[in-house]
Amino acid sequence: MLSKKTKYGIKALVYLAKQKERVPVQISTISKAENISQKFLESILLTLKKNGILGSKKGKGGGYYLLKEPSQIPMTTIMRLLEGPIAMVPCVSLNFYEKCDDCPDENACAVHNIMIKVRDNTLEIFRNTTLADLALT
Amino acid sequence: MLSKKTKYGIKALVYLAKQKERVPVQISTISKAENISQKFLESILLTLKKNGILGSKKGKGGGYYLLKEPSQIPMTTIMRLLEGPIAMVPCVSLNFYEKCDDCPDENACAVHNIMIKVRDNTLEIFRNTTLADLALT
DNA sequence: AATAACCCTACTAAATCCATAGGGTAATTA
DNA sequence: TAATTACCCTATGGATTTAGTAGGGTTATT
Repeated sequence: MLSKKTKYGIKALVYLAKQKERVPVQISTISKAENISQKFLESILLTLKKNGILGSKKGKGGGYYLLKEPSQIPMTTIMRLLEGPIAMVPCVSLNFYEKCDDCPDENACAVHNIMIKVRDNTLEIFRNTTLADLALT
Repeated sequence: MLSKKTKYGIKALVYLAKQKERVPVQISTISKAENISQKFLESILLTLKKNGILGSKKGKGGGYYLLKEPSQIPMTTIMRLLEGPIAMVPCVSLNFYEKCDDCPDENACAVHNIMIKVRDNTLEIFRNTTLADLALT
């Protein structure tokens, strides 16, 4: 299940992507528009900033804004940043790999093998979907 | 992320599917073979039994066994039973639908729409994969 | 009657999630 | 330079889920 953090993060990014001009938008504006707790959203936007997705400007007329074109921000990036691994099991994760305690041999593990399929499929969707696509709806 | 419950459940089912004859297999046998806590496995097999996947036999020579042919048990069934919804957000789940508090209009929600895609894709894999396929590896 | 195996309930340590609260700091603008 | 606006940071906590553990009860075979 997707965490609210990820969900809210995506919604906020889409909101920013939909702006005609790349001017800073205040947290309070987004939080009201998308029904998100302002403080919670604050922490989400902060991590997006720290990871190079968003820029921010302080003071009057300040806020957050996208650093790149929406079409240059794929879902994979957003998901990994906010949600973590895309794979359903750590032993199948490309970016967050971990060995299973209980498995002596990954290649012989049925769970492992089917989850690779699922991962590849999901990955393909996320790779081919950018913020620009999300902003169309 | 897949819960251990689901992972262990699948492993146990695959173990049973791999048996040449459909004779009861004891919990202790499976738990040793797959490195699963026996008591935990017990509860998992119980739910699989209560939901018509497994049969059981008590007393000496007892144990659990598959009620259907492995080829007749799709991953969708197993996943929904053990893990719950296959969708990443409740508002996109076919079997566990729930409305989002924060969304006034689902069709206008970017998260909703991409998660439908992911769900359909994952579903397709799970639908076309049966226990028999898993038991091949 | 003994044995082997299933069945059931309750509890819990740890982790994660979704915030809330409160204040500090920095950059604008007037 | 003072006021304002908005970002930045820390700490805390209730709720829920996870992954078991513990312990005993019941039932079906042999």
